[in-house]
Amino acid sequence: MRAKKTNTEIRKEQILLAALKIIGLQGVNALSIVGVAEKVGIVPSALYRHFSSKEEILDGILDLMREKVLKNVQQARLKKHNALARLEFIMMRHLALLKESRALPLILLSDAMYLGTSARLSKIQEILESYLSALSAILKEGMEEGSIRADIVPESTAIMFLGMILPAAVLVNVQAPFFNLESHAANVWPAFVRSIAVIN
Amino acid sequence: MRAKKTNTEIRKEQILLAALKIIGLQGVNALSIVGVAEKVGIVPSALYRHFSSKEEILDGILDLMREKVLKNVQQARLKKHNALARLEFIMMRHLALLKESRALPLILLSDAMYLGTSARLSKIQEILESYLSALSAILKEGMEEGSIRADIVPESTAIMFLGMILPAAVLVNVQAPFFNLESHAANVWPAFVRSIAVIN
Amino acid sequence: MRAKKTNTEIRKEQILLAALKIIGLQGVNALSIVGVAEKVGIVPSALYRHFSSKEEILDGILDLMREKVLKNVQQARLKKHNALARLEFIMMRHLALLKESRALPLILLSDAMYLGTSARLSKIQEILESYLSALSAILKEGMEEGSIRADIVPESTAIMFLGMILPAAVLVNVQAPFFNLESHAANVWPAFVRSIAVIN
Amino acid sequence: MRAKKTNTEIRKEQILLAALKIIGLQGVNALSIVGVAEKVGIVPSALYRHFSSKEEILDGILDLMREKVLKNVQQARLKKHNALARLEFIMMRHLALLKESRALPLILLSDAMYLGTSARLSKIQEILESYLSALSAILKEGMEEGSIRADIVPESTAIMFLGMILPAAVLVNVQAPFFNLESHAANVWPAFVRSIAVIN
DNA sequence: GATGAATGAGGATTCATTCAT
DNA sequence: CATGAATGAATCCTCATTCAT
Repeated sequence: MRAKKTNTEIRKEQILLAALKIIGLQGVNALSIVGVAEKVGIVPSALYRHFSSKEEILDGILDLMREKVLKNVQQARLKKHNALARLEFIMMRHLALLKESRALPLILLSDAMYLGTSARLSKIQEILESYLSALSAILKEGMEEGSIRADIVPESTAIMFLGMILPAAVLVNVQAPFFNLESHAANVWPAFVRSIAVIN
Repeated sequence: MRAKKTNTEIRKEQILLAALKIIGLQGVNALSIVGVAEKVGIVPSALYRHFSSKEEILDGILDLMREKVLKNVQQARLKKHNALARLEFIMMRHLALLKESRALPLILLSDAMYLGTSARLSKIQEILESYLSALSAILKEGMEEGSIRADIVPESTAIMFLGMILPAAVLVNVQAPFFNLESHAANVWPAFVRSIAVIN
Repeated sequence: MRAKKTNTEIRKEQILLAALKIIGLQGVNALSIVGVAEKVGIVPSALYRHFSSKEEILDGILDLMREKVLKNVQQARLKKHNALARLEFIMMRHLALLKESRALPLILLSDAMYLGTSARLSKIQEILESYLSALSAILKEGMEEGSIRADIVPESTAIMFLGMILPAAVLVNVQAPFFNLESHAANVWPAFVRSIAVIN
Repeated sequence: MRAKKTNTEIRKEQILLAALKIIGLQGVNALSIVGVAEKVGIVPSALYRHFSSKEEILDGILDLMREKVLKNVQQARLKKHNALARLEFIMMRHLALLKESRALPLILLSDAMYLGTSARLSKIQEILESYLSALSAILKEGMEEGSIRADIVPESTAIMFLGMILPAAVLVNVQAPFFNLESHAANVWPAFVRSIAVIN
């Protein structure tokens, strides 16, 4: 059965979402052109109308990831109005992302991403650095507000913030249904606060 | 040219080390029988005298990793005599491991490891859990000693400990030579201590 | 050079015929994907568009064999109108099949067929049993007609019928061009008739 | 553990018997040097002290087969004193051989045997022809005795005799435990006699 | 835009055989 | 004689990609 001809913009999105779904379930290395095409409902070779190679799909996925991650940060700025609240919001959102799909960590932790072109590595660097520097900015603001200790190093503390999320991402993969993201958050956040907040 | 005949115990080790080196540079998925054989200096089929399949090599590598990781914990017990010192020692050693080779995180985080046999997933679980429970044990001892706050949850704190190491593992991959493990340690450790230590 | 694109139905047939030819000349075990692809004029991996595995090709060949064998029986029913004439017709056709290609016995007698999936063994059983029971049916009709002795056991006699063909199949293999199928038929058929026919 | 050094004559026999056993269970194509060595209790490479190649083992097995088959004929001559009795004796012995081990038919029907060297094909021819001509001789004696019809062609009748045994060999393979060799003999022998014996 | 067929570069594995000890 | 290690040829199969329709 012939698939309906579909505008390339729409198809591109369908393809990326299909790829994302596969990655979320089976990891980046299990991503195959055949698998994606199947999920989209077209034939493998038809993919090449929309992406010139598998590499390009991987790049596209990274762009998607950047969006998702940075949107969290922006929303934090909009909805919360002090540093600690913003950080907590971001953490909760990020953990929610993990629950929604394991794709994000599987992508960022996948060796498949580091191989490929060096352009891809740069892209990953950029995403990570944007994220870290957004966190740093919030931290600095908190320091100015006086809610966050003056003796922390914002860049390192941003990495520590990541340190609340990454182990969760790994454990969600390894311990599968037994790892409880909510209680992880509840336990880890106060400790993080303790290590950075100014005590009144 | 015919490779010199070499005792199987030695070859096994050579093979695992070669595999480890490849993984460290190119990731688990780039590990191929041909590649390993080449690095060892024998012909691919000769590998099968020492390992009955690629799977067995991967298992062997996991065993090696378990050893490396747990040895750090044991040494910490021998060389250091209070909880905080032990934890710091383990962290430093673990970071050193990352510097030595990127293989460790690439292996433990690789989706290639989760696929394959479910026996392998169990092995990874076991390694992770041994590591976490060893950390928990040290934390509990610290609580009894009175050096570590009584209100922390040891299991979650062990995961936070991992949170100092994992981001480093990722950043070491992504930022390659620019990420400085030493300064990371210097910045992150005091914050961790702040969040768990009893203040005198 | 790129092979002309050819409809899968046609290619499937080409592939089975090529496989059959190879088996006829070199036996089932000499059948290789490379060999078949070469004979068809495509690249080995192209075979997998038409058959998902070598197993499937072997199954396809068995289906072909079943068809060939059972078609003889059907034609006998159409063209001849008494038991002995039908049996003679079947024998002649079956011997002709042997002349055409040695594939049939090489397949049905090959241990390569018995290994593989147990599904394949069932298929062989089924072919053999259909053939034998078709022969039995004709024999029973002859007994009712009064042309075949009432004291024979149809099932065993069907096997004896096979006993005219199988040695020919073996000898055709072993004595190659020197074995004369026609004179074999001329000598063996009267004896078979003598042992089952009612003497008027 | 090192196997005891053993005289080559003895080892040769052990090897052939092991090979025979494997063939009987799994067919000629499943015969591997590793398998044989294992059964004998030595290491694969040690086989090459006794046989220079796998081919030579196959040749050795054929010699063994010749012996077994022709011994039946000789014993028939010794123990029975008229043509029909001798033929019946041979048939019973031959069917007994099938029960003992499926090796014989698996060898004679195996394509693996026809490939190999042309020397091997000659050997098979020779075995078959010796067997057939021994049968022919008995038949001719029966014709002279007056117990066997004068109008049969001895050579073709010898092939028919084979026709009692071969289908049994095939069915024993295919229908495995359900095929009853004894009742096959009981049903088939009278029909054979009917077609060749002089009626008093 | 989509399809079906074909390609080619791997990749894991098996197995008979060789060879130094 | 026997062993353990190494070899090389062969085999099945996967997958990204190309291309004519």
